[in-house]
Amino acid sequence: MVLHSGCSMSIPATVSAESQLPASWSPHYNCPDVSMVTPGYAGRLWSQDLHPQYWSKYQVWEWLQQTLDMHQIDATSIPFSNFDLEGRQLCSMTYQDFTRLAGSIGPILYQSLADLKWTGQYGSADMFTPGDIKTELDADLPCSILPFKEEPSFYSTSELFEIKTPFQPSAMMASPAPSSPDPKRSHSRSHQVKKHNPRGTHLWEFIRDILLNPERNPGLIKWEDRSEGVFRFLKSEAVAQLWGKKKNNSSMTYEKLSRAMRYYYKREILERVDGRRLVYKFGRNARGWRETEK
DNA sequence: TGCCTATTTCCTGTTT
DNA sequence: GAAACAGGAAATAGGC
Repeated sequence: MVLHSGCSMSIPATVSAESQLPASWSPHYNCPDVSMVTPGYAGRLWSQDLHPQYWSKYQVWEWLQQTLDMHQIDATSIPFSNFDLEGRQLCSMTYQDFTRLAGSIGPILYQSLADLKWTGQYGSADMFTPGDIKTELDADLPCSILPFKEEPSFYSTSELFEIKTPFQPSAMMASPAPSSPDPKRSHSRSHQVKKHNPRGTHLWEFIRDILLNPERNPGLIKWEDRSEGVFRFLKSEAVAQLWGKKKNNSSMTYEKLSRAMRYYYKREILERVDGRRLVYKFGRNARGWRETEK
């Protein structure tokens, strides 16, 4: 493998995937409707019949471009020539290799590939469910293999938003179809992906992902009744600030966040839990939180 | 350009 | 009295 030492990275090392980088794409490739979904979901879109080990150079590029797109990273930030590799070579790369070839984007690529390699998401799309992803990662992936593990900052948004990506398959169904009988919404599946999730992760998905990643963001929200989907905010303002940080909104408060949460009642993404403060419950239209959701 | 969705912001009143 | 809840109304922003 040829490792280029002179990577022309234009993104500083401190930039994370959540940064507001321009989402410009290289003109030769139009990403399918995956721009608003996450690596976990998109992992089944590219080369879904193949383990990354067996990808061609073209498939490696496909993966690379889609991963960058999903993280809203300018494709020109990475010298694609560094990834003129076949899947077998790609899979043999270490975390350091990715960092060397892609700079600050390397960890993101490393994690994305790790998801595909270790969670088996290259398999049949029908086999993919949010529950699968959650339980597989929780059960099968020791935190030690996660590239950001060495930065256990309590409210580290880089961890929350970068490492959690395998937990976001439901971004594709962010606006639950059962509650949307409006025929105007009856677009194709791919259209719905963008139409209903125009700004990335929804609030309820953000909350869900915190719940599914307690080891990385402990003490923010906890399950009250895991099987029933009941959870409680432990540090409501901290969650609100984290949400605000994700949305680049420094004035976010729990009051505002909770208003958005209440709108989910009508859509049955959340259910009311009467008489208990800071307690919410996932509704029938929330996806991906159940342990046994397959 | 207008519409749609998903918030965000502000507000008043109520409950704990 | 403070914090949280409830929900109306309008504004905002990104995608189509």
